[in-house]
Amino acid sequence: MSKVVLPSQPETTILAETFRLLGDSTRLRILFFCLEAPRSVGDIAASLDLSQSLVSHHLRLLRGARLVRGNRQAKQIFYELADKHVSDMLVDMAHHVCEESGDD
Amino acid sequence: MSKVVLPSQPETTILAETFRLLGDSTRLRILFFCLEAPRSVGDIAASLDLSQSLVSHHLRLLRGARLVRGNRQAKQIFYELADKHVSDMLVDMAHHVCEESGDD
DNA sequence: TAGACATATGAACAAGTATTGATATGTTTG
DNA sequence: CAAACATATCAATACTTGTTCATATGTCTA
Repeated sequence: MSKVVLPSQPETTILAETFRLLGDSTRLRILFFCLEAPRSVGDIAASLDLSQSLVSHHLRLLRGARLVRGNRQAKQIFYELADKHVSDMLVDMAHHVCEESGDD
Repeated sequence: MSKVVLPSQPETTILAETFRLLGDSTRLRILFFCLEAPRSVGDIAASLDLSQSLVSHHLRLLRGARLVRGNRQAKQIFYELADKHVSDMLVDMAHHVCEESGDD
């Protein structure tokens, strides 16, 4: 039941770009870190032991794909996941990986 | 509620590798094509206008990550998604992309 | 305004990877 | 066994991309 619809070409491209962005350990770590609470760039860099520059570069990509969103608070900018879609998906995928069950 | 758990380092690696594999349009097209029904390598190549070699290379990667599974049927090998986890996730993500709703 | 602090950007390099073309392995049929 | 068909592998190339270092932009305080 519930016929599956093939994504159109532009949809496939967007989907692939989203997955590609998620397909990097550094970015994933940043995302999961910001999943718990909004984090400043400096906090991300320090906590994850990454250079400030690298974090900023990755945040730019994540921002561009609307995966995260930043709010300026005086000098610092706090980043959080863009919406519930993104966070839910991340949590779901993490569960899938943890389970690693073959149900066939 | 429902506290979110940060994935451990090996889990993050596996997760990133999975996402990275999904982050390529060609592989996504192959996956969605095999989502509808088990497909032979030749069928995939012809239908998606890809070289047989390229399809085989990609299938090897997808096989390695247990995203697809192949069954030999005489000369041909029919590939299908490895399990319901994978197909559900693909369908879910496709929906997310199609919706593109900001719910905040 | 100057200086300190926080983040962003630009250029350059190294490493990874998608794609191609040629060839090898494996399977069936004559 | 040989020829034909289907898939897999190997080597080489072009391209993408993660990371670093240096520098620029933006923000607050003395």
